Amino acid sequence: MPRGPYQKSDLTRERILEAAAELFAQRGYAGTGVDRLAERSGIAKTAIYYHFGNKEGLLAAVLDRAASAWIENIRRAAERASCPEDALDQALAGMRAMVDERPWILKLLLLLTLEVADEKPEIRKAMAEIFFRARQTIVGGIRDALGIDVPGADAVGNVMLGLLQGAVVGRELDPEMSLQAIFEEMRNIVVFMVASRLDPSLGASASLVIPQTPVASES
Amino acid sequence: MPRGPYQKSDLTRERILEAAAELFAQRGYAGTGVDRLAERSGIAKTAIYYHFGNKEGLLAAVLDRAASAWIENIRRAAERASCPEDALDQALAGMRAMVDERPWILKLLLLLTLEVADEKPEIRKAMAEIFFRARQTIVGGIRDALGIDVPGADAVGNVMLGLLQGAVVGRELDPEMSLQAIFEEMRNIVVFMVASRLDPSLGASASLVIPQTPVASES
DNA sequence: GTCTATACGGCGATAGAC
DNA sequence: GTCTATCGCCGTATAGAC
Repeated sequence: MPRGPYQKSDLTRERILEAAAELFAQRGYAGTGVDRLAERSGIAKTAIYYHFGNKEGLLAAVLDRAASAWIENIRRAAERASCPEDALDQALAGMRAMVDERPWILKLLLLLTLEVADEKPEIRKAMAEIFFRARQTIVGGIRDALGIDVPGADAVGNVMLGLLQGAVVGRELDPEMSLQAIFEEMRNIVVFMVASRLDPSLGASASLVIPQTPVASES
Repeated sequence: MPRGPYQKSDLTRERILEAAAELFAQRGYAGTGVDRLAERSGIAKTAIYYHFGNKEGLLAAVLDRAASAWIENIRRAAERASCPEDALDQALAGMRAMVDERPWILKLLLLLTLEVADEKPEIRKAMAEIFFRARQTIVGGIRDALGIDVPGADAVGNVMLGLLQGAVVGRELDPEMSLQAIFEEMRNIVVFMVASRLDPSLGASASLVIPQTPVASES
């Protein structure tokens, strides 16, 4: 069904990329045959090679796509600020929606990092760049929300990304697992980290002394 | 070269398992051919099938091995308590050493979770069990160190495991990355989480209000 | 320019004889 | 335990159809 003199090629590319993202996220790079990709996308195997050169070219394209989607998601989640705490809640809600509705994005990035970063320096560099940009986006969101540069905000980004990964892996092992608790915890931690950076005395106030009235005990 | 009437079989198994753990962690399950395993371990390809039945049997054995090593590592790290903060430092040091010296253990577990948990329910169950046990071990460590049950200690375990994953992935992307900062952060967070559970008013005290004298600003 | 049909060399996992 | 054989799928090249 030709719709004009121009390429339907883009649509084909799109379908291939979609299938590839899905299958790579499910079974990994090495575990996904080009045959399967062709079958899943309904496009001849060799057309894939026509469009992307080879399997690694396809991988790069998929990666690029997932990275953009991810960063964009984080960025959008962070931008709608009003007051700082509101911005944080918005950002967390956005991240949570991403884990909930499109978990394959993060899973794909994570899986490919572990699977191919070792062997393919190009891919590793791309990956490092992606995670760096993601962190920068978070740091930028914090800066925008508070109006000032928080010293050591990088660490906050790292922690958020780490917990996000944890959520994805946790979901993989138990799909029923509630995200509620995780993101509430994440909120507390982020608030604590930022607050203790704005007012260093705060960090010291917490200690492991048991209060007089323990909430629960073994006896 | 026979060295006695008894099996050198165990040694062979050992060598295969060692090579498998190494290669699975490096290139993933699907990405590692049995040919390569044979070459690496210096044992005939089909002997691998003799010992483990098939590739999946080998996977299960490798998993079991890595899981035991991991849990054992966490357990040992947590047990040498004296005062609570000391126990935490010991535990963190142990985890850090694990990430630093034997990163392949966690990487293997992580990679296999993402790669094969979807398709092989048995493996997923085993994986879930492993992570559950790891968390239980952490929770037990906290209980032992403090002498009481901390309510919601599960969440502390989840956060620690998430950050641990983050460290492994981060190292994968940048092997030079310092673990110092990560584990210091982890310490602060754990102390905060435990303290705010023992004394819930603490959690509320942190807020995102900017103090009068910001440490850094854009102006 | 965009895609399909067919073919091929190689390596994957596995079985059975020794 | 090893050796040899089998067979299917893997990634890829080429030749042409639309």
